[in-house]
Amino acid sequence: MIRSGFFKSVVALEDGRDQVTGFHMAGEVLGMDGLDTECHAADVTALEDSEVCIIPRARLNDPALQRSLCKVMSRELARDHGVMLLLGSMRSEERLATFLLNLSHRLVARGFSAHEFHLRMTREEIGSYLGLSLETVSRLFSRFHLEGLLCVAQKHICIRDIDGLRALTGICPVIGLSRDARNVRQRTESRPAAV
Amino acid sequence: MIRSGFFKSVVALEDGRDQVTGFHMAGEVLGMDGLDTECHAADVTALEDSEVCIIPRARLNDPALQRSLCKVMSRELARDHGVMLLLGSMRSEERLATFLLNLSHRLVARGFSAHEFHLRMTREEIGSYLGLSLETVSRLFSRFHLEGLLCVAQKHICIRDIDGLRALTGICPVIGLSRDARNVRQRTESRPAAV
DNA sequence: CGGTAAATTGATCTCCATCAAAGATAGTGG
DNA sequence: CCACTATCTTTGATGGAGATCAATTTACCG
Repeated sequence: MIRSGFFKSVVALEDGRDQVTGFHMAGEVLGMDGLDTECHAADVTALEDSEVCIIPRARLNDPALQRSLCKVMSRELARDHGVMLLLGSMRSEERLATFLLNLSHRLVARGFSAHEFHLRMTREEIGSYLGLSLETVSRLFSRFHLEGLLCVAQKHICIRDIDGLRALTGICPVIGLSRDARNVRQRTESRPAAV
Repeated sequence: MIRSGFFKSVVALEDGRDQVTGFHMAGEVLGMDGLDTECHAADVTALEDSEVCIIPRARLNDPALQRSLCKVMSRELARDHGVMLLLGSMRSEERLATFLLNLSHRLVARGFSAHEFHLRMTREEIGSYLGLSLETVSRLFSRFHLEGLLCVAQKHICIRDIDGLRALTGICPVIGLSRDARNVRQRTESRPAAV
């Protein structure tokens, strides 16, 4: 569990390609994939001086700990689904806007400023996380700067127009019926699923 | 928990866009996102007649059940990270090949044929899951057919050259050091992280 | 058999990756 | 203290993979 600092996790393919699957900050728990296999799919790297709290494998039998780990994992599942949606159906500008808003949100929750912060990761790492090239990320930062959405100086970011950023995104994953829910219902009516 | 049948889960954005985040079959557990919030990010739909086993919320306090749910969720986290890698850094042909191999693998584990099966979902649903348009999926099926990798007749699929398919993929997520692990180590040497 | 949803195939376009080169920054060693 | 070097960033030019638009064709179900 992260006490302080900032981390990235990376999943690799055999051929050398890899992808950043997440950025993590204080309070989050690392390495919950492969809790059963004892084998982790991701490498985790600290992006600044950091402190962690190690949870011994033996303590995993503690029911209280298990209950909270369950909750943490379920939240992470929901988060990952949001990222899948981002990677699968958003355009580049939406991806970066979503990313920045999410970052801002998490920093606020930890008592930092909502609109001014220091990026711990490189453009390449952001790009990897968002499924974009580092050049595209850089160009987007420049464009957002020009459009008055952000003030960008290297890794120092200042959000100038948070509503403008929100307008770029499809807002965020929402709970409720999906677009084709109506079709699906017709379908299950015609072929009723014995659930 | 799925007793029999086939499901998809879908995450939606407010603006109407949505994305299939997974296909699920017998033995898998649904709805583990939002285990804490009581609020699920995804809608789940049966794609054929199916049977499920409902787990009452009250039983979530049972430590034995919690232990197994933890394991199930950790596996799902690893799976989702694989999908993120697929969405973020694979080309269309790799995505479809990976998808088919994964499907085959899971069917074998349930006692079905490894190389012959019936797709329960439409091209559009496959495309949504893989971050591709339905036309691209259709074209890929046609190409794979021409190249002798598959025998495609609508939703009936027959894998003719499984090694050929494997060759198209970056094989699969692998455990170990990521490509830039060496750089990262230099970096942590120069700025040692107090972990 | 009609009517509807799904699949196929073609033509065109666009967003973003890639290639390339020049600046900026920070850490290193003389 | 400053030049040196490696890494990171920015910006431009070009090309291509896949989206989109459009038109049939095929399968499916009442």
